[in-house]
Order: sequence, then C-alpha cells, then structure tokens
Amino acid sequence: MEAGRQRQGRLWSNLKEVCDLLHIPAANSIANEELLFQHVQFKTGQRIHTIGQPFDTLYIVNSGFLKTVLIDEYGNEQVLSFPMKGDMLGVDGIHTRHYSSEAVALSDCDLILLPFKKLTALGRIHLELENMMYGVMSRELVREQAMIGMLGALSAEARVARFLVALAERFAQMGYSSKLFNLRMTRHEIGSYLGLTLETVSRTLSAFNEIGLISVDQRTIGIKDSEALKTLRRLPPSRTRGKPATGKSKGGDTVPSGQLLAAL
Amino acid sequence: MEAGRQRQGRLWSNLKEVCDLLHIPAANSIANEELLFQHVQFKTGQRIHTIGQPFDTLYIVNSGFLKTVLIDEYGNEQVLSFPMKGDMLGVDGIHTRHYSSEAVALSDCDLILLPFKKLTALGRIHLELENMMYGVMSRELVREQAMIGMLGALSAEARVARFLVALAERFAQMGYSSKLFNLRMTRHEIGSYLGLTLETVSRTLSAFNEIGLISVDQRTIGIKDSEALKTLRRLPPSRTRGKPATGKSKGGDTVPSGQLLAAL
DNA sequence: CGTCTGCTTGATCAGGGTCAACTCAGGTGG
DNA sequence: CCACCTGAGTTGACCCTGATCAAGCAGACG
Repeated sequence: MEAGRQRQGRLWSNLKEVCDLLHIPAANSIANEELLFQHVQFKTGQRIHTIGQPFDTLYIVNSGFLKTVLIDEYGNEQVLSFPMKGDMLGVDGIHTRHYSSEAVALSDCDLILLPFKKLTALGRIHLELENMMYGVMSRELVREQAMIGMLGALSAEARVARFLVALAERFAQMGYSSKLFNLRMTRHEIGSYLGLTLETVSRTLSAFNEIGLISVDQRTIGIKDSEALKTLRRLPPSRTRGKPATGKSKGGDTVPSGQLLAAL
Repeated sequence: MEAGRQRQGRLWSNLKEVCDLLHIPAANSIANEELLFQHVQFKTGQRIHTIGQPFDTLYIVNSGFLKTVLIDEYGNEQVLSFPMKGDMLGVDGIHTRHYSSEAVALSDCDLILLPFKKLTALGRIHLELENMMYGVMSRELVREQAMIGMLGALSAEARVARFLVALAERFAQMGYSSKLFNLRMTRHEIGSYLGLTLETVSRTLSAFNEIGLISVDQRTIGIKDSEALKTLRRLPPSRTRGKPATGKSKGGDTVPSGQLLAAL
C-alpha cells in the first residue's frame, strides 16, 4: 500500500522499492524513477500461475497471502509454501521455462511483476540487483532445505509448533503482532504443508491450547509461550542410542511427565 | 576424467567443459582456453565444506559421489541430497555468505571450483553462463520441491521405489547401467534422506526383492521392473473419499493380492 | 582373530492416519 | 427473517504403518 504510485490508473514501483521489499541493501544510485515495475491485483482464490504454464515473469508479494502447491498424478494438492509480503514467486519456472508449481491467492493480493528477461538485463547494470536475485534464490533453497529437514525428522507436534513460531516471526518482521494473528489458510492446507492430516493439525492445536502454549479460536491464534513452542521436539526424545553423535544427553533426562514437552 | 587438462601438475577445465557437465547449451564462442577452472580431489570421507564456514566458491561434481547433510540442534544428521556428476554444490551459501549445509565425499571425488565472485563477473560477459547459473539454481529448487512433495505425501515403499528409480535414471544419463548399479551410501543415509529408519529401508528393499521388482545384494541393486517401481504408491490407495479430484478409480480395482502394488 | 560397522530380520508398540459424527459460521434463497 | 446448505473445524474410536528395541550375521581391518 505504501509502496507504489499511480500512473495511468495503475500502480508501479521503482527499483528501490522492490529492493526494500526484499530486504536488499539497495544503493540509492538505483532510485531511478524511469525504471518502474507494474503491480497486479489478485482477488482471493485467483490463480497467479498454473503448472505447466510458460514462464516469463517473477512476482514479488507486496501485500496479501498466498499458497503455492504441487499437484500429484492423482490430483492431490501438496502445499509447498505460504508466500507473503517480501517473498518471491515463480522461481521454479526459470529452469524449464514453465512453472512447475501453482500459486493461489489466499486473500486479496497486490503483486509486483518482474519480467525475467528485463530483470536479468537490469542485473548486469545494477549489481545489487543481480546479487539480490542470487540471494533470494539461495534463501529460497535454504528455506526448502529446512523444510526437508523438518519433514524428515520431526514429530507432528514439533512441526505444528515450528510452523506457528515461523508464522509469528514472519508477522513480526512485517510489523504485525507476533503474539496474536489470524491464520489465512485452512487446517487442510496447514496439514498438507506439514505432511499431516487436517485432523492431526486440529488435535495438535487443541492440545497446545489445553497446555497453555497458545490460544485457539478458529483462525485466530494467540502465542502464549513461544519459547516452549520453539524447543518442542519429537516426543520420544530419540535418546541417542548407539553412537552419540555429540555425547550430551547421557543423564537420565528426568523430565517427569513431560511427554509433550522436551526441555532442551 | 575426460574433462580437464594437466597444467602445473593440476587439472583445469575451460568454460565449455563446465557447461557440458551442467548440460548447458554452450555457445562455442566461450571455448576460451584462458578461462580455466581448477579441479580439486577429495578422498572418501573428506568434507568439502562445513556448516557455518564462510562461503566463496561453488563446486561442480566432475566425478564421484557425495552427500550433503544438515545437522540439527542435537547433532543428528539429516541427508539432503546425494550429488553426483554434473551437480552443483554450495548454492545454499550464497544467501548468508556461509554454507548452511555440509558436503561429504562418499567416494573419491573430483570437483571443479567455481569462485562465486569470478563466476558472476563472467556471467555478465557470457550470457549463457548467467543463464546457466539461474537455471541450475532453479533446477535445484524444483528438485527440492519434489522432495518435499514426496516426504509429505508418499508411503515408505513409494519413497524407496522412487529413490531407486531416480538413481537409475541418474546412472543412465551418466552413461552407466540403469539396470545394475552400486549404492554408494549406507541404509542409514538412505533412510535419513527419505525420512525413514534404516530398518525400514532394509525391509523395503528385501520386500521388493521378494516380489521380484529388484535384486539386492548388499550395495548392489538390480532393477527388474522399473515400471512397477515408478507406479508404486501408498499402500492404502487413498481411495478418493469425499470429492474425487479426478474421478477415476471407481471400478473395484481388482488387483488381486496387490497390497504392495497399486496400478495407476 | 577379535572388533567394528553395515545389514538383515523379528517382535512389539505407538504415533498419527482413517473413518465417522457433530458443531459452528457464513452464504443463499424463499 | 429464517430455513437451509455448505465447508471448516473439532472430537472420538479404531487400526495400520513404520519406529523402536533386540539379536544375529557378514565383510573389512588392524
């Protein structure tokens, strides 16, 4: 809303604003008013791009919430991410020149269009921009690596807990409250994202609520004990059998009845 | 082995060879013999880079097999990928300027060093190279997305099956046999990669062996029925309850005793 | 030749998926 | 305005997949 200006009845952003959105330290040398990127608005439920569609532009989220999904051979959706302000969409299309995922608006959205050709050409002139591109793609990769680690190693409770913490941090850095916020996605979508069923997500939220870690009312989540959420991990504390990679938890771990919590 | 030349007692590759390795259509305009990239050899078990180590170079695998791992807060390894010939390593370091994963040689390896600064500078001159960079990073991203989809939605059997198929395809495109090959990693590493325990991996391989899908002898795998492996999916065929996304499996699916197989 | 690591196989158990019933909020149309 | 419908969410009962624990085996190596 703050970024962008009217021009011919449309919103446009300059390079500086784009860099700010992406948290890229932009040299002011590039505050070029002639270099403008167009905005596009999407309404809730609209598709930004679909799988297989020819790729030619990247998107940056200026406002709103989305999901990106994969669709398997049986038509089942698999949620890959929940992009929000400052995130980039469409990077997966660069390789094959066709988007390999689908992006859907979970709320009314304002996106900035970045024609890929134009962007790379600009990158050769403005090195910050080039660095931005590499940086954003690398960040995305690291994020997905973390996701893989989570799916491969964590229990259902831990996944939901970390999901909430991550969301809270995103809201914080967007200037919203990190203690009380609204989920923009359904339990089903959360479950798909975390590799769980909607029932498990629902139950886990209820459990957290009872223990006092959070408060739940429909889509409204209140974070009560973010520390506990952060340190929550798999229930059977996977006590290093065999070779302790780092000899640490040798003591009996006398956590009495903490079958849900596990102190660090 | 074919790529690279001796010079001052070391191996070097030119841009063309690098592009070939990455399957990038390289304009021969860049067959510049002055632009050479150095090779480095690693022996089995050696670490290419570690988590947190300052980033400044990318690597391309010229020969050999590796694994990249994440290490969680309790010292547990989580395998992220098994890079082999033509794969790029270290991309995750670009964002924070520190590697966020660790790469270990599973066999003796020959890697090509790509100093990142030098690479991006070159990219501005040779557009193919720039495209290569974006393309490789995007491909990596797509690969990880597929991984997330797999971890989030597939059964143990399906994961192992697809792992074998993917390996076979990699070997094929490297010129080796796709029907008979040697695993370079332990059951434990496979399990970590697939989000399973080593016991489950072992049992699943044994089961495939008994059914005649593959032959197993220690690290030697023979692919007998790659079609069946490809179409294997979750055991309870998740018969589209509620809304059939694509109304299909309405007929009784008279697969007799196929509790392990699931025809498309 | 003993030891160690990787692998297999068996027995047991529980985390979380599946199925089902019910509630609740919002949208629609008579 | 209210009856109705639909989709989201909650909760319970049950059971299966895959983790855990345990034992035994084979090849590599000092």
